[in-house]
Amino acid sequence: MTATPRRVTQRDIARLAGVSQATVSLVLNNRADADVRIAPETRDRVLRAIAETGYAADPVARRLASRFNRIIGVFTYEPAFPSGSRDFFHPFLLGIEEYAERVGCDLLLFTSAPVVDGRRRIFHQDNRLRLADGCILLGREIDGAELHRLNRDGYPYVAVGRRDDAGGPVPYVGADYGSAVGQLVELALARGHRRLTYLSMGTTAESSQDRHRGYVAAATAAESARHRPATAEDADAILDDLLAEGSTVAFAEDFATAVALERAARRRGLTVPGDLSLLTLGDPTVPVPTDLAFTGFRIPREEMGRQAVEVLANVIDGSASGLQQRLLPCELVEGDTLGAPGPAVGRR
Amino acid sequence: MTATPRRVTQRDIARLAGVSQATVSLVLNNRADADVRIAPETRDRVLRAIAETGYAADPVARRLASRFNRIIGVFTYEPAFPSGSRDFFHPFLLGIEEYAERVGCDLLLFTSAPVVDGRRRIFHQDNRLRLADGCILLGREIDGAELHRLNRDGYPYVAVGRRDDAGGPVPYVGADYGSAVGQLVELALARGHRRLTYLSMGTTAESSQDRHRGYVAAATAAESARHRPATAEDADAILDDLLAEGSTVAFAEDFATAVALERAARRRGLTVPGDLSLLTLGDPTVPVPTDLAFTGFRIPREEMGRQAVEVLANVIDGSASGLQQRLLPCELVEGDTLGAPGPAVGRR
DNA sequence: CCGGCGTGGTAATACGTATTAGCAATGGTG
DNA sequence: CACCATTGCTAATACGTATTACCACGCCGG
Repeated sequence: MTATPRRVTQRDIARLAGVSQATVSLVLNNRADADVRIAPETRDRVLRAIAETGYAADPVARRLASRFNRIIGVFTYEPAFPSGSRDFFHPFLLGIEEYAERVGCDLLLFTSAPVVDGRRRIFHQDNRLRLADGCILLGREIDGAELHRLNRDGYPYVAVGRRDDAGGPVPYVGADYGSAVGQLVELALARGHRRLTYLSMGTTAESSQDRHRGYVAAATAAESARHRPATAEDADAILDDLLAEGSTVAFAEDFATAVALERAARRRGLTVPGDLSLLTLGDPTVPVPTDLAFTGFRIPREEMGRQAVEVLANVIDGSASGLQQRLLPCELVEGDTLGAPGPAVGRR
Repeated sequence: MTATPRRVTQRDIARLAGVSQATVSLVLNNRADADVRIAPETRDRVLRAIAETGYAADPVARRLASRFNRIIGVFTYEPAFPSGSRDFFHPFLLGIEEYAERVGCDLLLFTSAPVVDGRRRIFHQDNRLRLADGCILLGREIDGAELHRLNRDGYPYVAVGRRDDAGGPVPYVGADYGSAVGQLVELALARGHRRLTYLSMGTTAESSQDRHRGYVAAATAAESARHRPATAEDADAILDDLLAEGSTVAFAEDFATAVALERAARRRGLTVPGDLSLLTLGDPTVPVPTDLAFTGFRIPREEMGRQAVEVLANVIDGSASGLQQRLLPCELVEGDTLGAPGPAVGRR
């Protein structure tokens, strides 16, 4: 269509201003070291030429020559489509974007990473990590082997969510699920509950472990503190189990399970929290329609995103020595699903 | 902390395989032209060395040397924070992301662009457009001067939303507001409405013009087809006006205005659509709480995002000659706010 | 023995910027 | 006047890859 008009380079500016390319570069970078001096009038000539041509440095060449790019990579482990988990990740991205804007960085979403065996891979034939100065990792489960390799290669990164060591400590910004779940347990105990059940999703993700550990640690005072795997589909069986065991409160790791359980209870003429208290352990990972306000806690997702960028910046410039690991407190949510232990039907 | 272990380059591979750097590059790019030949065993040696070291080409150097990057830039005009318009743009981004994933491109969000006079600028001192092969422009109003410059520079881009020419035709993927509004008008006429009012946001954006033109074109059959500027704050004054003029149906360009208007009507004991029909002309640009299902239409935002990437790909490789401009149909939404012309209080 | 041809590879260079060593000119000092 | 310090700038090179012109070699036909 149009013959591409060769783009303006420093050489062009140099010619216009009657100086060398090196001088242009020096002016551009405002270098004022002891051994680099530019006469004010020369500087002006160069700046004028730049203004005239509307020149802007090629960021690619810049990156090749120097070290940094002011680009932060974002790698999302869960395949984005057509999964509804998109909504869960959105708040993280908002936080990341906000902070990136504040520190003047662009954001590179690694949408090109191929999916192998149902999960995205960071490392593959044509991996483009180096486009960014560093990278933020998002996802419920992150492959330990890939973290290993990131550590080995000395590539700056930060995980959103706590991660176990992988060939060295993993920098992360996570949510303090342990404390949050612990507080919920104490809340239940204070209300008089003595028989608790933890409904686990049965994954080995760190986030699951942390929640469960928090439960176990805080529930020592209970008469009975059980746990069992649970999914939304099994709601009826779970309900049977709870009633049989005389549990008066359930802690649902998965939001959808809590919703299904309440619905099952209602079908049988039981009420929440009248007959059964139901606590949720975080925001829904997939959209679940419900008009019930569950008692539980909120994951500080935006703040996690923001701080992830902050930590990544530290890792990149190596300024902050020491461990870059943060756990942020979750906000307790007072809903309508925690009551006193009711006269549960199946209680002995 | 760790002494950065110099990254693996083609030279390293070359040394390992006992060939030259050029050969490595040729193997990597699977070159099989007539005048480029590599013996199969040599090729194997190189590939083995690559596999051993886990080498991956530096995308930055690659971009500098060749032409393309497989990166699509995304420029959002409206400042992202703390504006709630984020939710409005999210669907576009989902579509963009989905299609980018399909064609194996990464996405670069230009979050670093500075805000001047309340709006983001593409062109500034340190503009980083060249990082991407091309760019998608999002935003209600896009500066014509900047489009001019993009055209002049021959930089590949696509606008989401129709745009007037700016030193040449502007490639875009827009929504066909004209037709959609026209259909709504016809719907209202078919229901028996004869006195219409268009509530405009009073902006000069193309999207506003298109809606209004659609209204004017379709409303010729009406007895009275007025229009007036309107904001959510003025709801009461607008209501007075509608009643005074005997309008039985209002077309609200701004969703929030429609919500406010219905609320104002209810406060006065009027019902929608009993006493007044109320049509909306697109999705809310900021979150507005309402449990009313408005009649109106839906902007195909995800699809617009997808097709924007498709068009951009065309523009970049110049394959598609001719105009790259598309208008996508909007989906009519049958809500509860269009009724027959009621016995409006103020009607004469 | 020479010319021509197909094969397999390499050397050189370009891409646009950042950085550093060092040169030329000037002025000041003993 | 010899010497040095300072100032202002440039030449050269590095960054890592892609591309192209060209070279060396062996082989064949005449």
